[in-house]
Amino acid sequence: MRIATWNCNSIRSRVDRAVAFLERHDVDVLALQETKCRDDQFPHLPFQAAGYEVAHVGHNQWNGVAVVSRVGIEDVQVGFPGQPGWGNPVAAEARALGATCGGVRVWSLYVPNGRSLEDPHMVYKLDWLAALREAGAGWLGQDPDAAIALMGDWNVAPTDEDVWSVDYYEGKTHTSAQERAAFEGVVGAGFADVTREHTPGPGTYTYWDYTQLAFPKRRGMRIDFCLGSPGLARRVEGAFIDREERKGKGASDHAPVVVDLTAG
DNA sequence: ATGGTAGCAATGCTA
Repeated sequence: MRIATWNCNSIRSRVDRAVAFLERHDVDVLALQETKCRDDQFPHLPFQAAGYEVAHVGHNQWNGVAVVSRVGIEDVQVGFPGQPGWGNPVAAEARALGATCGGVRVWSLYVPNGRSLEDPHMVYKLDWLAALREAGAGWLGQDPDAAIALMGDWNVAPTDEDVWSVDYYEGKTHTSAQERAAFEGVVGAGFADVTREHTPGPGTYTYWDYTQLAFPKRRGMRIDFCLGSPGLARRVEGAFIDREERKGKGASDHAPVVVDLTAG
């Protein structure tokens, strides 16, 4: 089974790219972030026509996550236990959706952007990751062999080699010690980064800013990951980042990350 | 020199 994650930066403006990506790489399950639409606005038809069904949650024009699958969608859950709200709580809920697809529990996660190290959103981001760590530990406590994929835009670059310039990000979000500790907290709960060994760095990124010609200058960040439970990680036989998807007119600022699993 | 681009929605906010 082939699973993938992609921050599409608006699914309505990129649905053709999304379907083409699924077909180009024969993807079974895709976790989407930043769909930037409400549930009633989600473009289901192009996915249905390609043989996929969709579970989506979105309450405003900024957040919104989805799981797209051609191997079934069961037990859809919006949000995880303890997930903190921010302002309008339904807006915060639109950052996480879990669904069981072909026996694998796939979470599409959009970790909050901290905005700046001093911003209250930074506290929210750290609290959000701490709650995810606790929820994940709980799931593994219930079933240590569960195949769980925590896929999405983590808005954290876990190591220095995950940014094009350590100096550039000094004093900014994504690389701070607190954010890296929060990310490692989820890893410590039993969820390993299953992509890195198949996509070694440095210089291997999943996001490039739209401005300043960041992509052609190869000024990016690795912030999109699949963190797998032990039961998921032992099934991983490969992974790649689809840099081609970042190219051309109408690209998202993120590239998809694809993970191949052996049969369960 | 706090720029630049993109999307949604509305003349600003978010990333």
